[in-house]
Amino acid sequence: MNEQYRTHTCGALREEHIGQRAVLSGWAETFRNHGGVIFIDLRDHYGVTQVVLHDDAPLKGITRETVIRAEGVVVARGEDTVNPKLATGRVELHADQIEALSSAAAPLPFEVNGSDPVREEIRLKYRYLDLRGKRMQDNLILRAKVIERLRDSMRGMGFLEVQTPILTASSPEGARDYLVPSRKFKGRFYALPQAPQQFKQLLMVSGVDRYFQVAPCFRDEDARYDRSPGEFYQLDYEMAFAAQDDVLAVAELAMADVFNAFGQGKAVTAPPFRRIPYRESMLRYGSDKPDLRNPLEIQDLSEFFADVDFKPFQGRPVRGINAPGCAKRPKSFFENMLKFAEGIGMKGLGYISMTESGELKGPIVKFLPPEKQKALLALFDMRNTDTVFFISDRAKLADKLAGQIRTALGERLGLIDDSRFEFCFITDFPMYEYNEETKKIDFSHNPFSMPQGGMDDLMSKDPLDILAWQYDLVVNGVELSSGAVRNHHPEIMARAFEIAGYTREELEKRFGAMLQAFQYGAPPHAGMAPGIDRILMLLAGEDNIREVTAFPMNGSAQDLLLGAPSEVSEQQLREAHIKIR
RNA sequence: GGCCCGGUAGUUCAGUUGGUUAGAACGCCAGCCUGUCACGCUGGAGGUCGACGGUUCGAGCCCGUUCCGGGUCGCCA
Repeated sequence: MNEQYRTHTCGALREEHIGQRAVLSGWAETFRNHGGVIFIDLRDHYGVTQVVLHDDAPLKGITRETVIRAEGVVVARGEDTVNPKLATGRVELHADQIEALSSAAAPLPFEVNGSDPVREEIRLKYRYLDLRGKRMQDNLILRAKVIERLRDSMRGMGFLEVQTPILTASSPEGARDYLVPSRKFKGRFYALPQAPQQFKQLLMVSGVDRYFQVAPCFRDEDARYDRSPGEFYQLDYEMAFAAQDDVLAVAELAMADVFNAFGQGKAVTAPPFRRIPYRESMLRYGSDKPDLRNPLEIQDLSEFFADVDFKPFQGRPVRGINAPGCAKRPKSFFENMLKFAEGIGMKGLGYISMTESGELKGPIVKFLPPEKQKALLALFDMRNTDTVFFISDRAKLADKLAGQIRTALGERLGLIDDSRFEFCFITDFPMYEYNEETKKIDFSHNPFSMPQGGMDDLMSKDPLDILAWQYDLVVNGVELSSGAVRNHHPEIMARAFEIAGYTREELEKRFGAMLQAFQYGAPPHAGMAPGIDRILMLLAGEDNIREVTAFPMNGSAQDLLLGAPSEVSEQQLREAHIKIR
């Protein structure tokens, strides 16, 4: 502590300091001038202390957010003037010297710690002011602690942190790359890594047994509330001589630990987390990232409706969701659900309610013969005041729409318990999917994943039936991570890529280094990479990923504070061999 | 890139059917006030209603174009 500026921080003074002289420095958050006695809330990173003055002359021209040095005596507050909201609230500094170290222009673009929410564009432009507020300081601190805890967890489990390059080669699969022109090699480019995927696999070949990294990842894709544009961080890890269960066990321990430590007392799923196969998840929850706090489940009614004469459902998959007690809701609830359904592209939303007296009512009842009505009751174990909603659409869409209806019902019926973190793994993703546009078979996720059944399945099965050792980590409907057992056999990899339409030559050209490495002894390996920003968003209770990032870009991938992306000088362009058209 | 919502004082917002001088709260400035802690009271300043064009006797409000922001779909192996 440099005593020229301060002997204590603004969060430090307690009753034990009463009678001592002290120097504090910080930002003046508010002035309360009573004429003859003036109170200043002096704030720094550590807290707020009330400074008391009996002469307002030194405050001439001093405005809020001015950096002030205050020197004086620590005094006990009277019992009736203690402020229980402050950690320092039992004392105050009676200042006899006040000095402005750095003045602040007035008016401020917005009030620090103000009560009104401020437009994000302005907060980002003046992020240094925004970050002064308690909420942002807390988020910065939380971020540091969470990352520290995750590192401790990984080290404790024997993982070695290794840095991998930021300037690297463009990877032809996946998201759009950020490119960096080479000065020395005209017309060539570095790319920022979308993930350290190839490097971490090479580390496995290098004999590193358990690798991890708090890894920056760069993807040139549009932003979402839970997706930063440009850059984000992952807890990237990879394990040699490991299979799926080993990777999931590490994730369970690390996540349960950090969520228990910083989850604000919310209940956290105890390991082992549920494993839900992809197809089951799509059917029961209509999503590959189900929110398990929502108790509603989807049932497949395609067969049930096969012999029912109701045109809209004919020849299409049908899904049903029983919403308990929903029949008690007013008519407007159903009208709003219908509106929501239309908003997500559904033609309608059928439902059947059981009234309090046990009658079935609703727009679809008349299409069901009595024995079908009975069967429906049994299928859903329907009770008085329950409502079953029906969703039907093209095969590709039915599950997804049912999932959106499930979520909307859960939210609108208040069924989602906000005091829990419900983790699960989604496993057994399909290796391939059919691309309607190109009429070709594509990798559905990571092309480096090991197909279940290995070479045998690749040779004998319909590609669309082949599953991959590919898994996601999901909590409360948020996808935290993808991961996979990697394909470490050059031959199996060649065949896997062949199915997706790549020749051996293309594969060599694109992933030559990895293929070659795998020819010199590659251990079986697997890994995953939970997104740190999303973990923080959940732990901080924020509904936007930018709130847990110190200097985020806006949704259009612009840094409003420093002005990136920016134009560069002619000379810089020349050196990079770039001509702007 | 498509679609939806928004842009009015430094900030957050209101603004009726298109009609006089565009309002409020907080902030800012000045003054008063010796125990407040979101202090209080009095007064004051502060606006190209995102921009451009159109309709109209008259536009913050209606129409068109455009810029910016948020959300969403595409995209994110």
